[in-house]
Amino acid sequence: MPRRAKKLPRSFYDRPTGEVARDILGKYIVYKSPEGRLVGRIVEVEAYIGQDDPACHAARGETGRNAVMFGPPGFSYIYFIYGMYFCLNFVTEKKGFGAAVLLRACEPSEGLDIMYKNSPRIKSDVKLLNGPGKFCRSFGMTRDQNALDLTGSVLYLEDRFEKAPRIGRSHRIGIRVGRDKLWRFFDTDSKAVTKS
DNA sequence: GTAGTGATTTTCT
DNA sequence: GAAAATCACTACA
Repeated sequence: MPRRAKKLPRSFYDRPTGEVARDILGKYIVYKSPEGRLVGRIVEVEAYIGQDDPACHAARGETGRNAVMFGPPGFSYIYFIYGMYFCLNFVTEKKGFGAAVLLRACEPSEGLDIMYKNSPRIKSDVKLLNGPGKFCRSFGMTRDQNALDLTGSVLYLEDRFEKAPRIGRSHRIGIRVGRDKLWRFFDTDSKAVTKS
């Protein structure tokens, strides 16, 4: 069996957040859920970087919610938003610096039956994971998956050594401050990228 | 096909 | 008490 996939090490996350966000595109997220193995190819992310970024949850210092962002790199940060949805982030940069990459969209790869079960109203593959709230719902992720070690065996990212995607960038979505920053990155050839 | 709006609760001020 | 890193439904073209 040739080398087909490698789990990304902690050093991948221990870099400037903008670089991590760009390099994450085209990688695969693997989650061994209680229901079974779920895999998606990452096609859209956003960077939230430290105290100088007004849109970042870490902008106003450490709180109970965002404590994981200030911890060491390579951990999951999941928060609850709009009374109904969860969003998954990957913590970046060294301990004490509050930054993370928000996962916005993926193309489903494995475990489609479980995703459809978690999102009963979705009718096509591409719509299962095209949005941060939809991704967490289809993957069955909640607060319980917060602060998981991404170098462990439950949740991690995988490099399958595919050709790097064409990368586009734009302002971030859904925020009211910090829209001047072009910190949203996406695969320009993917149909699963969110609109607008 | 697009545009407008309600749902629902945690979190911090 | 207000806002929030969203989504899906409804109305209309």
